[in-house]
Amino acid sequence: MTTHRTDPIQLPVSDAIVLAPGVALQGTRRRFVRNEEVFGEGEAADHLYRVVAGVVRTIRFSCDGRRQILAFHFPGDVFGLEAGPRHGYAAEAVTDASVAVVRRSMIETAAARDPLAAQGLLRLVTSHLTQSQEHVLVLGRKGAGERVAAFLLQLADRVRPDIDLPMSRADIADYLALTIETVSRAFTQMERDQAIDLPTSRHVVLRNRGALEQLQAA
Amino acid sequence: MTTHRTDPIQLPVSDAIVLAPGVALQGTRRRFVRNEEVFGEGEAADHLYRVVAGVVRTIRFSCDGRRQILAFHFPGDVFGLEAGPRHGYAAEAVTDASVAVVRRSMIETAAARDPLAAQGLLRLVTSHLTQSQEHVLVLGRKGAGERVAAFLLQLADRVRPDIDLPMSRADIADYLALTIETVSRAFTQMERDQAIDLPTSRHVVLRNRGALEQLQAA
DNA sequence: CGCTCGATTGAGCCGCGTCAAAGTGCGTGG
DNA sequence: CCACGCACTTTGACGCGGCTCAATCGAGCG
Repeated sequence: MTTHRTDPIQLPVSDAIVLAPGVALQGTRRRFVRNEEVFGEGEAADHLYRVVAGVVRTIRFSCDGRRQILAFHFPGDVFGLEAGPRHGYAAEAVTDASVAVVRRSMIETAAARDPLAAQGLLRLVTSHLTQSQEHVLVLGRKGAGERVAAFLLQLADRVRPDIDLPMSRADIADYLALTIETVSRAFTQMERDQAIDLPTSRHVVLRNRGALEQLQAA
Repeated sequence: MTTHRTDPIQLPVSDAIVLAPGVALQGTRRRFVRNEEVFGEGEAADHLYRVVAGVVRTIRFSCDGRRQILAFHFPGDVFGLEAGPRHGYAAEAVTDASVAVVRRSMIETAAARDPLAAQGLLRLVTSHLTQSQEHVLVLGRKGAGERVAAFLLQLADRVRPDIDLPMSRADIADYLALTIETVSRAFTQMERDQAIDLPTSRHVVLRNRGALEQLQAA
């Protein structure tokens, strides 16, 4: 999970990748329909991507074919950065999405030329690392209810108590390493506890944030 | 887990941090005894560290105080890189350890001056990110036996079928998000299956690598 | 209106955590 | 050198949380 804007009023997100104030790389825009692959695991990693509109997930498959979602990427978020020449994970559109694409070589020359760009790039990857470590902590040390509560709080992040989930129960389950049934039960339980409202399965209203925070506290 | 050398013949590891060929930063050496804290969660993050000898773990605590080990760092590995001004996790010596320390400001000026240094730094963080994502996959999608098998294979990594575990069962458990009992049972089971030998609890001999790899395959 | 896909709910089971009790190795001091 | 103590590991019995399997429900859409 990279940022967590489900803004009804979308910030204007251009199709440039901004590495630092004053350092922006113009990209070409590509559109993807729901569940379309942006890039596949093992493909050459010679582009960098930025979500303009919609939501994108990055995923890996374990040897036996079970899916693990590594992160959800919201408008403004950058994804696709890799150490090696090939992608170690795949990316897919969660919703219809618009994505800005920049050649990796462009990034690299910009970073080589401008220290500020290099610094911005580093900051980007470092923040992804921090988020991945948080993910490890959640999967390692939290129970089912706690994971779902933490997930909702991440999405709500700011004052907004109203969340329009862009992803299915299956996506949530594969992100939190649970089953759809368990996620569903967690939602129902939280509704029963007056912590949230569920007008529809994709629409969550935070009714009692304190209760959620307590629930989340592993 | 950053690298996985349990080399009996330790490579000579100097107390410099090498960001790129030709770009090395001299650090000061500090020694730590077993279980000593290298830095704490929340402390100012104005140093970068490199293991010279011994093993270091980075850890986070969940709200209820349960420990999650994020990574083990072996000689040559760099750790302590952070996005923000403060450490989001702590670091402790697993064994008596010798660590090279470099001021963060030194790193930053080197990266600002030399694009190769910046590139090396980026590569470093990116590889940490890849490893953290692998960790997510293991915790999310593997059962107990599979986790332990994957852990051992990581440690053995090369041809060396002989592993001298530098860490306790408790450390392994907190890295794999299991309990010491479950880790212990996994070891005994693997021994029963002729996959490994356990001359002592800290000494593992890989007897049947194929079996381990099959076990690891979730 | 009926089909289909996603979400919910229930029943039963199993893997791993919990609790408790030995067992093992190592360092220390007598 | 041996005896003791302590920390770590192993092993067993048992319970519970989350997975599996299965049925039902509900919403969007042709």
